[in-house]
Amino acid sequence: MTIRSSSTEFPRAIMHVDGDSFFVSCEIARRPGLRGKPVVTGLERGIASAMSPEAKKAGIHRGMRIGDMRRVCPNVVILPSDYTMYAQYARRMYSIVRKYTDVVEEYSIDECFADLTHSPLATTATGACSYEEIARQIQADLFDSLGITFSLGLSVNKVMAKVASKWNKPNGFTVIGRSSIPDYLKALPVGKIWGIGSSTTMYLKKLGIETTLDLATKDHSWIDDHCDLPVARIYEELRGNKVLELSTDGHDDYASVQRTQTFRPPSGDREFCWSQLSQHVEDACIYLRKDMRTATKVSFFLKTQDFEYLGEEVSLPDATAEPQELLRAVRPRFDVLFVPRLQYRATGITLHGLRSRKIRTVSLFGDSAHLEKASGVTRAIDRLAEKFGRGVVFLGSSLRALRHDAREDARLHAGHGRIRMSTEQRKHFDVIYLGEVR
DNA sequence: TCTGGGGTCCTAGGACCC
DNA sequence: TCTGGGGTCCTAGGACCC
Repeated sequence: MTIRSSSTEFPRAIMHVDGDSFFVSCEIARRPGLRGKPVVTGLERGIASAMSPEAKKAGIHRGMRIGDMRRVCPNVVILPSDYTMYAQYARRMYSIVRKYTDVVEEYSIDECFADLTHSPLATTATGACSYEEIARQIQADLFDSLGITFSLGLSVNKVMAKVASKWNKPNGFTVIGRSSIPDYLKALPVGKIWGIGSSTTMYLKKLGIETTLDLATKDHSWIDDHCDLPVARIYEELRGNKVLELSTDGHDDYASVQRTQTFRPPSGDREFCWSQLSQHVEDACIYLRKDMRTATKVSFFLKTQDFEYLGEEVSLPDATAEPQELLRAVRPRFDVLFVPRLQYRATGITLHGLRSRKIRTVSLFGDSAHLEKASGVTRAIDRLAEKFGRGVVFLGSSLRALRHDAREDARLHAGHGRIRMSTEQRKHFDVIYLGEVR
């Protein structure tokens, strides 16, 4: 029995797990025939989002366009993203890590944090494993079970675990005990740290801070005088303390729902833009109703060709997940904000102030009779959607947006024999018209 | 990377109240 | 009627993440 992880080196043992080229890895795991080939996902956007190592070697990088990819790598396989499948792999990843500890934060579709400090394997009276041994077991288990490699980082808190997992990719394994932290921060540009973006990087640069160690070796009073709370927390973690907790709630208690879409070409057509918003509201409402939730606020925006945003937030008289209610509240504001001569490239909506439907109340001033009527129609829509798929039935106000989508899909997929339109996309043509919402 | 879609958290400042 | 101090709540907007 060896216990190499002393409690001074690891007051807490926090691990970060990061999927290597996750989307592409999932595709290859499902279709092993793709292994060894240059594979890219992101067809639906027309740009590369994840690349296999072979694709990277061929010179393909994130954001590269389809035409350029084919030019530098004629045999590249370009796949549309299948988020549903990736989410399934993510859930399996979480459950594998949970075999080793209860404290797991599901951070994103291809990442999680885990606290190994109280892992049963570490605390067994006889034959306890070191944290490093446990982490190695987890890495092997993930690969054996999923056929996907993950890069693991083990350190004393979340920020340093992130540094560790990123240190050596793919299939990396990096352990950073408390005393070796400075070795890793010495040459690491401060902008590489999780939570420090371009804006903070520029700000810190003006103050003479270039490397992460420059920041970590400032004294507390300097941090108090020059930095906001998020940076102060990162600073603490860079010094080996643990201030960021793992959030183990899972991700089902989301605080907002957003739907946005960029369309090409840009449009100056008021009703077209409105139909886009209408479609987004419908989508977001379906999502909310599935979870028995309602919203009390909706914000919307129009993005102009010059990437200017016009938008605002509207409070609702009653918490609702009825698209017609939301659209009725938004329409007057939309009409005020919409500037006719401008060209728009995207619209979006966010529903927030979410409530559980159980505590939904109807205010004295809300039109409750109307709400009830809408609920009946919406319930019928949900039943049809459940039976025949989403997009079978939708509001008349969304019609133009859906037609535009269908054309866009046809355009995108033309010339790629492998890619067929999904059943869901084809169903957009089977319209039950419910009338205008204005 | 001239810019896709879906999120979270923090902060400053105004409104309102005592 | 004016003034001061302090608290809470809300909103807009920024910054960051994958």
